[in-house]
Amino acid sequence: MAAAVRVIAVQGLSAPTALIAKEAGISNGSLFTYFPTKTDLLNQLYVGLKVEMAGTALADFPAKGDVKAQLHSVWSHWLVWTMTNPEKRRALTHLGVADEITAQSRQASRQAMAPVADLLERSRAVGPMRDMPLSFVVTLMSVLAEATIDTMLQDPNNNEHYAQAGFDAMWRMLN
Amino acid sequence: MAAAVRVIAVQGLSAPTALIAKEAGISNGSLFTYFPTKTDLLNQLYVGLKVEMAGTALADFPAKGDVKAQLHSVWSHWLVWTMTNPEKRRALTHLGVADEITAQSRQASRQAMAPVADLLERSRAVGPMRDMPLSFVVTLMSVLAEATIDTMLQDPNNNEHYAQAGFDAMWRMLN
Amino acid sequence: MAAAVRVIAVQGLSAPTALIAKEAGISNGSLFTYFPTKTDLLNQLYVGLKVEMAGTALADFPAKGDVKAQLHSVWSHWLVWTMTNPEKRRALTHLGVADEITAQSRQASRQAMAPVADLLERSRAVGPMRDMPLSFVVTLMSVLAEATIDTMLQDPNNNEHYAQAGFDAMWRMLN
Amino acid sequence: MAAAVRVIAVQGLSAPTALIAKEAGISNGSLFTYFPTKTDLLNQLYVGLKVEMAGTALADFPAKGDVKAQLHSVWSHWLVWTMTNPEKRRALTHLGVADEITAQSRQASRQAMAPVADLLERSRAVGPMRDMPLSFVVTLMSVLAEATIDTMLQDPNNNEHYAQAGFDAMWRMLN
DNA sequence: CATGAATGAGGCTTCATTCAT
DNA sequence: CATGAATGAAGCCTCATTCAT
Repeated sequence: MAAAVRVIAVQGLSAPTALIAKEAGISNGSLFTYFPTKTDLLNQLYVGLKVEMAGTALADFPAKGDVKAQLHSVWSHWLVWTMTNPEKRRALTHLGVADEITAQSRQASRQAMAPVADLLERSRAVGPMRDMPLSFVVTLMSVLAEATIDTMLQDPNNNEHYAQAGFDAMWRMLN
Repeated sequence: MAAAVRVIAVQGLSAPTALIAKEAGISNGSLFTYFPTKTDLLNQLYVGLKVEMAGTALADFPAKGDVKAQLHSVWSHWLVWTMTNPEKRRALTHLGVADEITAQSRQASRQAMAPVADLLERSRAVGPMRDMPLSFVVTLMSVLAEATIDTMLQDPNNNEHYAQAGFDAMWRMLN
Repeated sequence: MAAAVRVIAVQGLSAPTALIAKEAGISNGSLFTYFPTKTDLLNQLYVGLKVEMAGTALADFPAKGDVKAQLHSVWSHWLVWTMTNPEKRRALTHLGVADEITAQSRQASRQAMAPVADLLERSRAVGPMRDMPLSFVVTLMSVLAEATIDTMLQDPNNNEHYAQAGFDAMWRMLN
Repeated sequence: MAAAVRVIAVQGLSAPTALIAKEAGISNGSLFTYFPTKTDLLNQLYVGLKVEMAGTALADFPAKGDVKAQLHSVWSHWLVWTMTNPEKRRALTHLGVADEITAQSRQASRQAMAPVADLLERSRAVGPMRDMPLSFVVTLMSVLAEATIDTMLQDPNNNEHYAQAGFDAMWRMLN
């Protein structure tokens, strides 16, 4: 799967299974003893990456802090993970829009992100977003993070500044 | 191109050219008298849709209004276009992340959106977003619109409400 | 046909008919009012070039000279024509080995070369080649001329020398 | 490759890869596990046949004989190989004029023929051909052999006679 | 008679998947 | 369980030829 990440990051979803196998150092056919189908591989990859991402975002979670501090923690960890794993990020970008990803996989990754969703639920409970569906807020955080990362990559000398600005923008939206 | 929109909306970019040709009511080979390459077709489609979208967003532009009114006009028209053209929207979603879309095409569509970008520039000039790159702000508006549309589609009875809430969220971010 | 020569010289026999038409300044379809088929075009081209070549080779024929002088005249004119018409030469090279050229066309061009064949018949009548089929001798002259031309093109400063040397070699073979 | 020889001998270079595969008793796609490209197949075929031909021509080489005897040996073996392998001969004829054959392939086959070229160099060193480029002489031997073979095929009862006559003609040219 | 858009058969090549070893 | 050659369906694209205008 690590090999798949590397190859897909570069070549996109049309990367041949043969190439992934080669990158993994196994043979052509062996890949299909682990994944019955390329679609299966992609789905497992998708869920795996999402779970890892969620896990990282929730690390060091300040259970006793207030909501804003908690959200800030998630935000920071999320950014760090994405900045640290550009290939996983690229792979996820490709996988996120793939038709091959099943509803079940999307559901599974949503579940992994459930704690984050809960946190957002609490964050917006009394603010102007209280009438929007939770999915709207979740999406918002996700794309804000993506856009923030893009900005950080374009101007690598002000990462702290952009990270904070992105978070502030989100917080303004929620409150 | 209309046929391509319909087919790509359903099948994604991997839609066979043969299918697009059939949908257009022309023969397999005829398609290649209009577009030398599938990649060309996709690029023309991408730019065409972006230009159309930008044109619609800027229709009825209240040149004499204040910035907020102008932005609201663009926002509303944008939402209407997207709601009215779900297939074009889906096609654009696929095209937006395609590797086949050239930098030139992206540049062309950015140019079509230039008036919107200018407006956003004015909108955020004195607010908390003043230090972020303009591209960050443009991206935000775009994804906010997308997320708003998604919400409207999920609960079609409160479109007005969501449209306003989405706009307010954006405005909070900018000010 | 002149256009066809130019295009085929560059692209070979796989040159699209559309390209030949364009080079000729006529439309795509008009070509097929003159030649019912690409094969027809190629055959007419083949015969036409061969006839022209034979005609040139036989120009200024010294009817009163001895056999060697006559052969030398043919040889020289042949070389000049080939050197002067590199595109026709290249086209003929391609056409000469094409499967599309019918036996009838080959027969026609052989007929155009009949006077040359007769001359060769007389040239070798009493020499060591007397027992070989005439076609052998004709082929020999042809390829000797080709090889001589190649040499002349490689070292353009000694054309006279090579032309003479080629002729002498042929004469040695015949006598 | 044997299948390719058979098919190309009959159909020329435009023979579909599918036909070659079928003739070889393998599937369409399998062919491309052996040769990445049709062009590659043709090049390998070309070089392979040339090497085989050169090897045959140089078999039983009378290293201790005089130049004429050596040349006669090469000549005879060449003729035998060509007579024995009419399909390979036809394939080579097609391949020899193909645009797909790379300069590298031509160089490789020239190298395989280097011993023959050396022999010709020695054969013509003191004769009237001494001022011609070696390539001229090599070409001549080649086409003389071709023409001789054609003659032998037309009149199969006098092969010995024609083989000798062809050799004598070459020798006359060289001396 | 000229035009050039339309046709569709056919060619080369890719690749997910299978299976005998 | 690993291997990697074999498969053949499917995709993109070319082009000789037709035909309505």
